[in-house]
Amino acid sequence: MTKAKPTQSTDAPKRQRLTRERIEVEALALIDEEGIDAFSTRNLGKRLGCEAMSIYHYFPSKAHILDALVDRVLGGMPIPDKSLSPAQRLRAFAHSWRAFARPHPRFYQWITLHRGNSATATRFLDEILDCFYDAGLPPEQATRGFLILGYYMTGALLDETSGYARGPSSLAPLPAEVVERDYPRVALIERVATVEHFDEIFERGFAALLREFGLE
Amino acid sequence: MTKAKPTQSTDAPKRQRLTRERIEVEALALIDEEGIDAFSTRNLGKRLGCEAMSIYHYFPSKAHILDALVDRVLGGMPIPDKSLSPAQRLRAFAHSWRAFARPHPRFYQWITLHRGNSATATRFLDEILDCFYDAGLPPEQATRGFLILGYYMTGALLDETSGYARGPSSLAPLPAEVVERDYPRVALIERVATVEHFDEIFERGFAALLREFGLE
DNA sequence: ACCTGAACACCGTTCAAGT
DNA sequence: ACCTGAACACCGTTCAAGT
Repeated sequence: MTKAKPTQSTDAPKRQRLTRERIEVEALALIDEEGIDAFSTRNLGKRLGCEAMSIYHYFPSKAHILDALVDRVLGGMPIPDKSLSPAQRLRAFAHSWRAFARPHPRFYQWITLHRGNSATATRFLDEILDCFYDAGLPPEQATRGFLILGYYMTGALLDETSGYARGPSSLAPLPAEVVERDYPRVALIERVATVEHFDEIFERGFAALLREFGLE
Repeated sequence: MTKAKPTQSTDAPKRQRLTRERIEVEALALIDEEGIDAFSTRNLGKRLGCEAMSIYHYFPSKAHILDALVDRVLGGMPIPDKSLSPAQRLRAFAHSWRAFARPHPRFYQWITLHRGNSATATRFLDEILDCFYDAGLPPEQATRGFLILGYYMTGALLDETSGYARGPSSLAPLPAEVVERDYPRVALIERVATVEHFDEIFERGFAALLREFGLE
């Protein structure tokens, strides 16, 4: 019933139109692949096939792109079903948050150091707080539980994504063989803090803190 | 017996000689006062009363100054007396680390995201690990304890210095009165997470995790 | 309406030159 | 030995101009 579109470009779309969506997606990819320092309007322009200045037609500044990325990420976070127990819900939040951070370590760093006080972020935080209130904790205790579990969560992810084992190195690192020889206990850290152990290690502290607040 | 120096400039030393020491001290002050983004060789030169390029006579690059600052901070950290119990020593480490981070929040952010793998940093980490070994934990468990307490420590300090309540704001923050009205539980966070409560809140999670590893 | 190009005030760093 | 100044290849962003 509908007319077939007559003129469709036969090969690869050469110069797609810019959209906020395209800019955000490409910005995150740029940060993932080349790091936050390489995220310049000029580099982003190159990836988008336009001049740096074209981006300003969609975002008033580079900072606004990062802001939009935060909301894109937090807004896309799955909210665990309310029928689950508070502890189960918190575990689900932790799981999604970790699942996001791992493939996006450089953006995760950025998001961690900035306030989540946009409308989207506030809504997201309120959902997490709800788990503590739902468990029957009085307001002050619920808030403390939220903070303490949050500390742990933040620190664990930072260490997994960019901490001792993964962050930018010192310019004069102690050579691995010297560490092995003189600081075997430090050398062991790298063998214990591997992807295969992260879940288990994380869970141990997480469970201890949940118990401290009588959840589970 | 020694000859009195004849010509001493009578008033304020106009242009002190540059030293690594002076450069490091002024760099930290610059970061503290104006933030890591304002820490440029040109701004540092202004504070030191020299051209940006003069600094390169003492440090091969800006990154080397930051590296030196990390070692200056970690090297200056007090090592708790070995006669104390492992838990007491860990508490002392936590206390000094927090005491440093609070007046230097912007540099603390930087240090957190980078690897502590210089000679000085490695020695420092080994001292912390020693507490867990000293408590009689087998190597794997000691390492896990070190990691888990470290996660918590890192996250707590980040939140105190630059997290939800203090980090750079979203460009479109939800207005305070809207948060109060629509998200009272989120609004409560700022009233609970204040300097007066930090020690107590921190201690609660810290103690729970120490207990999880049988220390104290 | 959408995109560009020149320009401005910044970066880190190199290099040749001053004292 | 120590410091400087011009220069290069980068930034974010403004503004006037192109289509």
